[in-house]
Amino acid sequence: MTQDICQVTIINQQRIAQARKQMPDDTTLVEIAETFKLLGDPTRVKILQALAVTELCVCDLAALLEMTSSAISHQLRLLRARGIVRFRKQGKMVYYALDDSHVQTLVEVSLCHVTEC
Amino acid sequence: MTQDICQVTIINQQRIAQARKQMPDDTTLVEIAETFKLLGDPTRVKILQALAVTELCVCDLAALLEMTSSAISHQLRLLRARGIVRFRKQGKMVYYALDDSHVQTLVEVSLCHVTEC
DNA sequence: CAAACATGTGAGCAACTGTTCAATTGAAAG
DNA sequence: CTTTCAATTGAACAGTTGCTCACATGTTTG
Repeated sequence: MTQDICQVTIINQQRIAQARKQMPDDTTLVEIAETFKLLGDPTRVKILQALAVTELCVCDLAALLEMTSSAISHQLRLLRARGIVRFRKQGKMVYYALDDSHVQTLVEVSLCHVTEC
Repeated sequence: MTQDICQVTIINQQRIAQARKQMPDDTTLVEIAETFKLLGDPTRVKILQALAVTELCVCDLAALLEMTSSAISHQLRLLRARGIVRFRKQGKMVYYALDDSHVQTLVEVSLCHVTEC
């Protein structure tokens, strides 16, 4: 037996209508959530912070974060898929860099948020 | 057998040192990730978007998002724990509202990001 | 008081996530 | 060509997440 959605008063129904009117469409909301989800992992945040300073190869990132390059590579794959980082091959190495100013802004605002600045 | 962290060249070690120097401390990075993780769910993004428009009770949110009030309540609990929303009791009902301007900024930037504005 | 109702909460469960491990690819060096 | 090494990839596995369901709490109303 599923729980029924409750009945609301007339006043609140107006508020609901107002909120619904200003709500972005579902696809947009899901994309927003997916963007945040991508930033919602310590490893990926560290990668982005590092790449905000300088271009680095997978190997460098692995050394910096003290993780296996496999783990880093898996995360870079996700960031690449979203167009957040770009890469450039140089021999055996692959250098990664940030490729999205919005994301950098997001991280900065968030940093400001947690450090109460 | 764990995979060894690779040896990097001198040049890249300097870059790593540079990146490490500018890297916020680990606690801060984890908190940033946790903030983003909290925003990284469609249900919670919808709740925040709705509350950005107007104060709403759990019941209203459940009706607006077409979900059970239990599910909404679980999510509000997380948002409350992070101080992102505040609430006010009025009889049986509990009205929720946004309580964090940074978060609203984050959602706005992200909306701008996904809509290419 | 009892009934009705909005909300909160804990257990359980299916789906997802991040890492490890093993194997592969591709480029540089012997 | 063979070896070496950076990077990638897929499978597997443990840990996490978001929802449902059942129940508890607290408030209003009869």
